[in-house]
Amino acid sequence: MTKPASRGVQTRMGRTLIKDLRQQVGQDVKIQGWVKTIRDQKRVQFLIIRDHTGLGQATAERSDDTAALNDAIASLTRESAVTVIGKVVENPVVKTGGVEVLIRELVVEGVADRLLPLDVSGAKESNPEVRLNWRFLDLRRPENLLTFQTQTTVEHAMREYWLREGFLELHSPKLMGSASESGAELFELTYFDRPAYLAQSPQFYKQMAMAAGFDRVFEIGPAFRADPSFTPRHATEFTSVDMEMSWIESHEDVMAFEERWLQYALTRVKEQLGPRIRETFDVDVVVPDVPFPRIPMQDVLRILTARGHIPERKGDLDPAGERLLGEHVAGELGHQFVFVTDYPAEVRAFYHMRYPDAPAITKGFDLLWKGVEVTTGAQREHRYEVLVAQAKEKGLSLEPIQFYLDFFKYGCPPHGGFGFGLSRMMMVLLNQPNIREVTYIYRGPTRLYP
RNA sequence: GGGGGCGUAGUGUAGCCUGGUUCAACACGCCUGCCUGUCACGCAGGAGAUCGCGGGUUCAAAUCCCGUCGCUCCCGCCA
Repeated sequence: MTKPASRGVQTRMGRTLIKDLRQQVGQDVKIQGWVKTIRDQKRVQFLIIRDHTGLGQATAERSDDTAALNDAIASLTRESAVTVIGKVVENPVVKTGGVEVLIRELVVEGVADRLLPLDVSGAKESNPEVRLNWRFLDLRRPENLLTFQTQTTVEHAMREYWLREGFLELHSPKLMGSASESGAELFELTYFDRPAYLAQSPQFYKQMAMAAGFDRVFEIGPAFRADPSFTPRHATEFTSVDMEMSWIESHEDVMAFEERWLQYALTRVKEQLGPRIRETFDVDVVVPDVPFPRIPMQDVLRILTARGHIPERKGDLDPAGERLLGEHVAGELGHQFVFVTDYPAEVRAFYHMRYPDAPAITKGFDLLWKGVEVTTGAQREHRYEVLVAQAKEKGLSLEPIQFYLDFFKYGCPPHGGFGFGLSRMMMVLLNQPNIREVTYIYRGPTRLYP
């Protein structure tokens, strides 16, 4: 068997991606990838090689002259990383693209053990636990590659839209001296000479940028929540997509921005990856019409009651209610998205602005996609006295958040924004049952490895 | 944190309800041999599991009971 080569003529030959083999018929090429299948017959040996662009066949005829090569192929293992050099020939019979590489040289760059801990070929899906333990092997499955290609497209499109609209991209600290939201629990750190915490959200810092006069900002970054949440849509560490914009008239401006922003991102995904997503996940990427439906919470409750569902909590939605509302909106309004507006103050954060003529109702909203909550947003309260009063009303102690309250003492413009769950979007977009499927390396209440 | 389900060879499952004649079956993978080009290659043979862990009931437990650990789903929390 040939050893990995750091010198030699083959390293000077450029690599050909498997998807490009068709254009190289008649040429000598070097392809590099993983051995998906070995079909070793008496006269001919076939390898199916997988790289990130597709599958291709490499073939070697058995003969006395090529005994060394034939032996090397015979002792190959599935999922080994290999370099194959040979001539591309057209062969209409070959199912992987009608071309094959006639192997002249094979280099095993990285051997794989004979017994794999999971089935990379995807014929059968291993247990969730096994797949997470061996995530790097699980990620070799092409649908997982497509998931992260899709996520890259989504993020890129979001940034494109923001930049076009004059936003700045920020990176706020993830180490904090106090909580940034009330509800969720904090990860506490021991390094500092006082309690410190991992950021649950960039909420305070993106608002700080409004007080700083940055006008419009966004951030895509990690958020940490020490919640023992055992659901298919929670993680203790997740990627939060956040934006904040100044000089708005109301939260309607924020919703109007978000729906166009999402429409743009989904347009891009459909253009660039729609057919592959259709083929791989059996999902049609639907570019949503704007405006999205908006339904005040009071009406939502009426709709759910009419459908026989009484939410347990007053003024808020439970997961069953969210699913039901998603079905209602799909059936009655023909839309996958719905903004739920006018949440009662008692179920919203202290910094959500309230209606002047109805102080029990906030200018806060959630966005549901196919019945899954993907966004919470609001116009923020930017008037210092009002904000302090609302914080007190919620029973918060002011000292730890005084630095935040100070943002509003020296001329802060009216503003609003939202937080958006990237993995939740991916989960809904690709119709996956679980956030772990679409998270590169999942972190949960009991998961710290790999 | 509360409630339900699951945990059997490298992988995926069956057997568990109605304990014993199966201390374990099937498929994929693996090993050996064969096979004129395969493409989920095919054919023949073979190895591989003390049935998560601990305890109990019983003459006898993968099968029943208790505990424990892990995973998972529902609820709560939320992105």
